[in-house]
Amino acid sequence: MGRGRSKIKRIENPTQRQSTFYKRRDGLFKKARELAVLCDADLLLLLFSASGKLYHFLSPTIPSVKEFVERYEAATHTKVWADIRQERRIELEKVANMCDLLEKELRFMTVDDGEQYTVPSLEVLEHNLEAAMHKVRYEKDRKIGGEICYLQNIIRGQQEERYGLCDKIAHAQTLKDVECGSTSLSNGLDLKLGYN
Amino acid sequence: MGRGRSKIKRIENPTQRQSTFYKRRDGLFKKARELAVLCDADLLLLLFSASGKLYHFLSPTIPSVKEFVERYEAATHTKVWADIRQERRIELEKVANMCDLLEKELRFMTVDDGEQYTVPSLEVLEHNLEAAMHKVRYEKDRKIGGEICYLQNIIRGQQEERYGLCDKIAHAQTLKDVECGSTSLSNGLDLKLGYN
DNA sequence: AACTATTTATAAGA
DNA sequence: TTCTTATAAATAGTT
Repeated sequence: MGRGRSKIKRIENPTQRQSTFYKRRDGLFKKARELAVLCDADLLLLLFSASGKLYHFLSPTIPSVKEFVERYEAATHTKVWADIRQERRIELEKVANMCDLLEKELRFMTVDDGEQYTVPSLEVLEHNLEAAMHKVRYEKDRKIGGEICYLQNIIRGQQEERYGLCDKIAHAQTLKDVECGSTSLSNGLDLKLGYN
Repeated sequence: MGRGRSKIKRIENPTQRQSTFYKRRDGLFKKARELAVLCDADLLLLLFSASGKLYHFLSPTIPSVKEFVERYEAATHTKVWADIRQERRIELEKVANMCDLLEKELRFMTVDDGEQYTVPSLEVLEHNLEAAMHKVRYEKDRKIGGEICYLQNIIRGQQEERYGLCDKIAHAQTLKDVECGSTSLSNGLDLKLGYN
């Protein structure tokens, strides 16, 4: 229609392509609406322009895209979404099962009253708990031992510092004594150093 | 177009409606294809006739209905299926988190070497393990006690049964003696009962 | 399905 | 974009 064009080929001129897009888009939607009304048909039309803008038409009898695609699915048996749902369900079940297992194990470990134990299983549990307890006590002792060691080191450090100070003071005293012995011109004040 | 018609209203004559459907359907699909090619657009057209027959067109650049609807979803944020997926995702995350928590707790309980413990947490753990151990030992004793009781009951039952039998035999013996004493018309056979 | 009288869509230009 | 208009296309009614 219009003056010219007969070959259906991509329009290279962007301005012209855009203009044609608007016109033909409107025409297509109009025709779609007319077909739906005149012939009592249901239709869905989703259209993306080259620039990614979306236009869509859904015949008035159809409430949603979702329902329409479901109908399409049913008609073609192509399972558009079923696989995704199936995958998710399986994944969820796997994790839930793991969760159940862990919970059960934990309930067993903490000797929940709701659990039913047999004598042999209680003996296994007792053994495991004893082993765990030994580990815990060993770990505790090790940690406490480490802390004691750390504190002892601090104490030792402080003592050494103290001895160092004492030595310095003693040395200072010695110097003073020597000084007093060589000259009697001192100011007459004696330095008293108290050792505790 | 054509000679006449201006009101777009449902065509009541079924023959005419069917004829119009075919013609306009072909026209619509042609226009759809042309738009896709001329303007480099992507489009999906799903059409159900009044009788339920499906016709569809998908522009050649699009590989499947599924992907196209996903694109539509992304573009509109109308969440065609997203709500379902979202729900599933949340559900899955919740279960996975629970799983992680349980696993961690269990690893802690079993005093895994990979875990880092502080002295206070070791003391808590030790306390819990002691409590669990007491429970286990109590439960074991209870069970063993119960089994002993059960066995004792069996023994007692057997003893009582034995005594009952002894009594019956004694009683039978008494009756026999009385019988022998009152009548000498017995068949001449003596009942012998052996006590073990 | 094929034919055509008409209506409608639209390409090019403003 | 939008309008205009010349012209191509679509199609209603008919066969």
